[in-house]
Amino acid sequence: MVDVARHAGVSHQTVSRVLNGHPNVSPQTRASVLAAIRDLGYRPNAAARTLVTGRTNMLGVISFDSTLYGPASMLYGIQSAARPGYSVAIASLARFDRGSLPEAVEWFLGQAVDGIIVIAPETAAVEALSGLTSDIPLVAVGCGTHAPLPSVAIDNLSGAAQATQHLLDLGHETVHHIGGPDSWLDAQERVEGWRRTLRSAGAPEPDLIYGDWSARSGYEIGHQLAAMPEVTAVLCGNDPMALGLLRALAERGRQVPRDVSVVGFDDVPEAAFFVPPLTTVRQDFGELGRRALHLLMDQISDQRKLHTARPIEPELVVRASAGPPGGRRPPRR
Amino acid sequence: MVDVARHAGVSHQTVSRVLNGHPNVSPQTRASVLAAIRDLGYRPNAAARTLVTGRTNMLGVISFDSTLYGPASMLYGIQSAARPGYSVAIASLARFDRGSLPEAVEWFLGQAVDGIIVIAPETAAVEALSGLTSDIPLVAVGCGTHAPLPSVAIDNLSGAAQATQHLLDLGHETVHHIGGPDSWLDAQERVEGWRRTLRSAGAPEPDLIYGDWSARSGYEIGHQLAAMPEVTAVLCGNDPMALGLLRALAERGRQVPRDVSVVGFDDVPEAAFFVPPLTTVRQDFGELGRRALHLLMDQISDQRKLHTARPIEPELVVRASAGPPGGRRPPRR
DNA sequence: ACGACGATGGTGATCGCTCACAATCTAATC
DNA sequence: GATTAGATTGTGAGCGATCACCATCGTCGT
Repeated sequence: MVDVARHAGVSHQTVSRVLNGHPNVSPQTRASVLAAIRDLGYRPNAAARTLVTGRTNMLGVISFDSTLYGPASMLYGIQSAARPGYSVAIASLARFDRGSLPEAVEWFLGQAVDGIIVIAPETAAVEALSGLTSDIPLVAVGCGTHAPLPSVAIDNLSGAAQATQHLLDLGHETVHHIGGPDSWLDAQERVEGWRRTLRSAGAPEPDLIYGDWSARSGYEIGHQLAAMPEVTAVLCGNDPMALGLLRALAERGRQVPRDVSVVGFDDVPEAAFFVPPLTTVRQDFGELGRRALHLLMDQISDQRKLHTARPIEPELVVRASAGPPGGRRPPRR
Repeated sequence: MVDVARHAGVSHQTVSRVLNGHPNVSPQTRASVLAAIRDLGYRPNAAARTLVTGRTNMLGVISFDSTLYGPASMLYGIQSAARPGYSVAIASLARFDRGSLPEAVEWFLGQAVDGIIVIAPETAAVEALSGLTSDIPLVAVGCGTHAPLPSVAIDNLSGAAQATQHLLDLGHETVHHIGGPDSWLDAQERVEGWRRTLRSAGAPEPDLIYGDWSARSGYEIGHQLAAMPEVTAVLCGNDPMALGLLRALAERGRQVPRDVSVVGFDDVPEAAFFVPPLTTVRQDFGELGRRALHLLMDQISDQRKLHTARPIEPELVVRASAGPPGGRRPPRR
């Protein structure tokens, strides 16, 4: 920096002022400093700045399984929104166990990040999180709507309700549901949205079946469901499970949507090309990530603000995998 | 740090030695320092250390579309292998254009990362990269086997050859290929592997068809192929395109594998649940990421080493989507 | 014409750590 | 018992930026 200062004929402090956009620098001074910076290929040393300001301009994102479509999209949303001012470091946890989350938080604390976003969909994660006495801003995302810490969420209740209502409107007597693991808040909320809709429509409530988000679990459960003639409509907790279900039904000779209607959740890019194309609930994960980032920024700039953003409204995407029972035309309403 | 030193009754330098695991510290001194660190909840300041050592212990990963299964898995592999000593910052580029890659590199240079891994599958990216006069270690991954810079790659030639040979062995006269965009090195290599295998088997070489990796493109191309009765076997450049193809064939009433055999590339987790289950070429992306990291570490510790690791061998996973032409039993060989 | 004030730029301390070097102490050598 | 090597610890400088504070200079109001 002193080299630049010398080259421009000013003091190091003036260079600093130019770098930080301070107001009281005359245009010609600023220009000559800028020229010197360019000539010398000078790049400010982030570490030195951090040392004195105490801010690293670095964010930590803790994710659970960044290979999944949802987390990956959120990560993208977060990172692209953060770029102009912050770099984003990631810690991807393979499996969620008791200790790994605090460990990851600890790691980021050691890196002195300015804030942390946790993509933590499991109940256990939220518990671990709220037990943490962390002194830095922290935002959770995708962990249900009622987390005890600042969070951004998708309105799973509404999404599940839309999907269930859609199937009921098509004339199905009731709707079965393959839910995600009970330890996931998102899964719980989807179950709740499904159940409430059935109840308020006066439809019978079938037993809930638990999958594990994987296509395999959807496939295995699908074989059971295929054997039950009373099953005419199934809401799946996510799209991969719906894919597994579709295949199981196809293997058992039950046609979709004539014999059984299927609705998924997430709208992964491939959902439109399942056989048949999957009616599903679209979630804007990118937007979710962006909102999480903004919430975190609010936290960083003003410690008192602790509000949780309004949940994002998902949207039902109607394709061919759901239709009236028995292939009839939909009933007039 | 001075607080810790005082608390332990030693000098700041001794604390530093304990922190860095220097040998010449007596066990009891070390213990008392450690105790002081614990009592005071002391955490070393990474910025200060960086300032004096010049190393940030931070790596940058530039990725192209981290939503895709491949990049996401690699990212996971890199990050989990790096964790004990390095944190991983990411820059995910939405689209690949001329300027965004150098810009991302520049950003990381500003963050003073110790090294950069580029998940850059496009020819243009590799060109932009080799034009860069970067003074820090840089490794490319997934950009073909012959990049002009240190890189780790998958043996696409072998993968495509395995898949093509498999189809020929089943008795197909020839194999059609839906390739990825020509601007992708991986796509080019797969085409090459396919072509060579056909040639050495003396099979006719159909025109190459270009997709764009998306299920949609596979679907659209599928409709064209379905109209051509001579098409009995298709190798797809990746799994989503195979998915689209499967649906198009189903819509046209061409059965898989009886009428047409389909083979994919990647083995995404859902591939086993396509209808029918997809025969595909498995790639170990996680391992790829890990190797990229190790290569980068070699670069960081020893500037001279510039070798490129041996490509990773992919593996054909045989499922139901490919069979003998016309549903016949496979010919004796 | 004088002092106050805002705009502009400079000086030195400081952030928390590691490095080079010096100092001390212990134990082994001749 | 003096000498020396090796182990252990301490001292002070410096990494490259920002911050608080001070010095100058022109401009303006009274």
